[in-house]
Amino acid sequence: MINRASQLFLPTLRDDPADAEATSHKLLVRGGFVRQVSAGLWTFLPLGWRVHRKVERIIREEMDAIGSQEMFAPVLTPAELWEKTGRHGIPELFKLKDRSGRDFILPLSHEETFTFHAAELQSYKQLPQLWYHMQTKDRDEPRPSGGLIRVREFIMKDSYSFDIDEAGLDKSFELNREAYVRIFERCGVETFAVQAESGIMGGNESRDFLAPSGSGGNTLVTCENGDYAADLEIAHGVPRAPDFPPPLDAPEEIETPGVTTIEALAALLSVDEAATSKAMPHTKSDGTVVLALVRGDDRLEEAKLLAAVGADVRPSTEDEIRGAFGADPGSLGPVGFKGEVIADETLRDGQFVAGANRTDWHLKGVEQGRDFEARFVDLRVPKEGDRCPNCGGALQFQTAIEVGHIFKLGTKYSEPLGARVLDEDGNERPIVMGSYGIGPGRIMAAAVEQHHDENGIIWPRELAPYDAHVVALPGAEAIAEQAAEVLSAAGYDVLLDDRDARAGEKFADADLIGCPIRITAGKKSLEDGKVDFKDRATGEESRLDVADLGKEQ
RNA sequence: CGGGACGUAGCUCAGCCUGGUUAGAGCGCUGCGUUUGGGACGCAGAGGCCGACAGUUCGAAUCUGUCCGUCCCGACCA
Repeated sequence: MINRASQLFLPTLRDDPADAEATSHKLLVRGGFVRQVSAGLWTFLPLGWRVHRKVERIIREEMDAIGSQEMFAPVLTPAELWEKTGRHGIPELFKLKDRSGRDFILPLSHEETFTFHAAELQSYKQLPQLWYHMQTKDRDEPRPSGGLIRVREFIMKDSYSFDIDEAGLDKSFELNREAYVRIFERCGVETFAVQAESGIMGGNESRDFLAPSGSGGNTLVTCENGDYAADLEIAHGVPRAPDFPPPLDAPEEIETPGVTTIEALAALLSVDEAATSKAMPHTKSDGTVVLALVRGDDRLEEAKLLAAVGADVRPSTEDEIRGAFGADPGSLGPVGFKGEVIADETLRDGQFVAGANRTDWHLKGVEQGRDFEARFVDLRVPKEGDRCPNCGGALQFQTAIEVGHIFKLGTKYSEPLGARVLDEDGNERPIVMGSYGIGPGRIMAAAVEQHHDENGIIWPRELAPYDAHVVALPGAEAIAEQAAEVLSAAGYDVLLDDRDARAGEKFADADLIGCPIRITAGKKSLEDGKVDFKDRATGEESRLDVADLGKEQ
């Protein structure tokens, strides 16, 4: 197949767009792959759509290979379905009405719709089932950003598995996990499958596929020895040991006028920040106050606290704090506090400085067990310098794009939507479900983030908009045509640059667009009746006979 | 939702602080000519409701207010 640049809508740009920050955003816009319509809303131009479809094709092949069945569900969805599962209140959900006032939503995933269809299943004999579709999703993102990285409307491949029990789900989950690994491999995108937060999907277990990149909404934590990978939100790190002062037999009160920060406290007492504790009171949805306690040099991970508390929490207001502690923020601590104390693991051993629950006073030598009781969990945000929880190796942090996310949902959707089947014993049981999402647009962005140089994109072979970019220079149009024909006959998709433009311009566009190989026909190669070959990734060049094209490259 | 920045030609930007007749540059675009292996050159052109509205003023791209839009940081986030 041959496309001619002279007839394509391929608006390449010389300058970076002013509103772009992420590399993939800049290059996809400059290369004429995508254009923004509004914040988080993008049109895929002809080349961008070709790449998108190549990603889709890979996904389809791998889904079909594990026996997943493709179908197609509507975007517009009656609100009742989402009311039944309790997801109607999600703030990101676009809501609308039809002319008679009936409520609809634009879904951000299709659990409800697919479970609605699964309700038609009747017997365990019909299970397992694995269904998928590729469909538009809408999310009223508070802050779209990074080009294709975070958008308000996008196409997602989402799959749903239906099993009779947990063991079946485990199998379906594993099947999909393996398929995902193959998909990312074929797309040339390096990913890490990590334990992740389940977010608004709910469910028991989930695994996130994170692609390291220059930009992105997630932080990937990995061990230098390769035995640990996690999303920062749930990652564990082992921090350095504190430099403790000599222990005390009992806590000692010390006046700390006007000292409300850890830095000031540590400086005033000449003590290691890591030997202090930080009290962060939170209020549960039922109004009770719990105290989250982390080491002075650490930050609290709200998501971990949320999981530990098992209820909605928010930072307490100053009034609530005074009510519960009898002191101002800045002088709070666990000693004497009547509510629950949830402390980070790092505070288990040693004596720490803590607030005295008396404004402008702190306590030295506070020790858990002796001076207060607490429940110990991991609450801190890992940071640079932490060691691996498995092997003690150095942890590394890098920004990443979440390109896929798979969940064990259990019966979270099948129960409320009445998707039940009869088991072998004739008992009605809710179907055990999993869901598996992947974003082709994000895969494109991640591929560009991972494969580019100062001149443009270097597409992985399976994603490139064309397999070969043939550049026709003046006087060599005929041989360029011939080269394109030969490549096309060999099964290559070819972009033939037949525009009336200067050589430099064509080369610059070819580098920017990033097809794996470039074939140039011009005066130089014409002398011996050949064409010039250039590998986009390596820069390697050679002169070839037209007849040999498409054979070895 | 909190903080910040920006909005002038298709793109990237100057002009605004210190208001003054016809609003500029580079790139891109059209025509003609010369050029032609890494974004050429000359000549001639087209292209703007200066984000919107309201105010101040004899006069507003420029000052004030409100709104809208876009981006960045945070909150949030399949």
